[in-house]
Amino acid sequence: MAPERYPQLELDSQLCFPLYAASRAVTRRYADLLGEVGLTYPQYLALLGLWSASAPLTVGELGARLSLDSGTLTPVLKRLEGAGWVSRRRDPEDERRVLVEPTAEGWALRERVADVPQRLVEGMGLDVAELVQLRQLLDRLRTALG
Amino acid sequence: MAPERYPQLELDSQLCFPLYAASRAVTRRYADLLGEVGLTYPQYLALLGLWSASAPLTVGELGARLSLDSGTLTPVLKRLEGAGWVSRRRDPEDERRVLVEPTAEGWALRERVADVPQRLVEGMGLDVAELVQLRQLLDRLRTALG
DNA sequence: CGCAATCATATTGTGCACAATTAAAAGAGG
DNA sequence: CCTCTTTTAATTGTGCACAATATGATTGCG
Repeated sequence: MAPERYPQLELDSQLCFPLYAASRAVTRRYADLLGEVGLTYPQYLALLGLWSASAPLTVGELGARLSLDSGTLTPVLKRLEGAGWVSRRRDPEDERRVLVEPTAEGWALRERVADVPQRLVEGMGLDVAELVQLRQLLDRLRTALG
Repeated sequence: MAPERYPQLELDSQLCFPLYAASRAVTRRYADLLGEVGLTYPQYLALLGLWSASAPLTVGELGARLSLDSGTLTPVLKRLEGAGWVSRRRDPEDERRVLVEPTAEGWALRERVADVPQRLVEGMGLDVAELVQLRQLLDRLRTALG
């Protein structure tokens, strides 16, 4: 039963655990900052996707940007709708689709969270070059895994 | 409302989304591989922690290694217990504590997942040096965020 | 046209994450 | 001893993630 017979199964020796733990740590930090305006982290990501679009997005389009399916997005969007930050309506030209876009309040919220990325980066302990490098490695990882 | 007025709020321009998306992509890949033996990814992580220990761990000790609290770990460990892979018992010397350790079947499971890390790395599209670098950056990030 | 196949979203069920609360046990001081 | 505080898990409640399924709308094809 000696653990040293399976060095590849040590928690920190592979990539999975550091990635999982770092992701949760960042999410927790975001939750602290976003709690001030009443947003969760996935709700914030959904708004980032909607803010970046020049027109209303369908649930499927937003899901493609976030790699999230309707089972996750539908309740997130309904909570954002309930809070008054997004509107949801069936596309009159294709009743299968639901068009989502920020409300006026949702657009205004963007200003209130504009400083969140900078505040987060300040606590990360990495310089700009390292952040860029980390992002590139993560993007390649995500692309490779489909 | 021009999106270009908030470049720091673009999905891919900050670190949070690539990290979040990459972590979910890796978890999905693990789920594929671990589904063969009937494990979820958090269950696998809990077993990694227990396999590395030379003696039974308390819930708190395992939680410290995984950065997970009892609200998450207790149901995970109960499901592992229900599947016959770990045992849970109160510490006779301190009845507040619950001692957790793999059963014989739980130890045997280690051999069946021994090739999972290698199989995962093969689909990542990164060479060994890049994996080491990525892990180091993630560890520093996690340390900095507490 | 009729209708089977496809598509877009919603719903259901399971399993995390995590904050907040509860409850029981152990230690500390008087 | 006997409370008061601390420690340790479990429980409760909310909100994701995601697979599987259901529902309804659209498209193609004969």
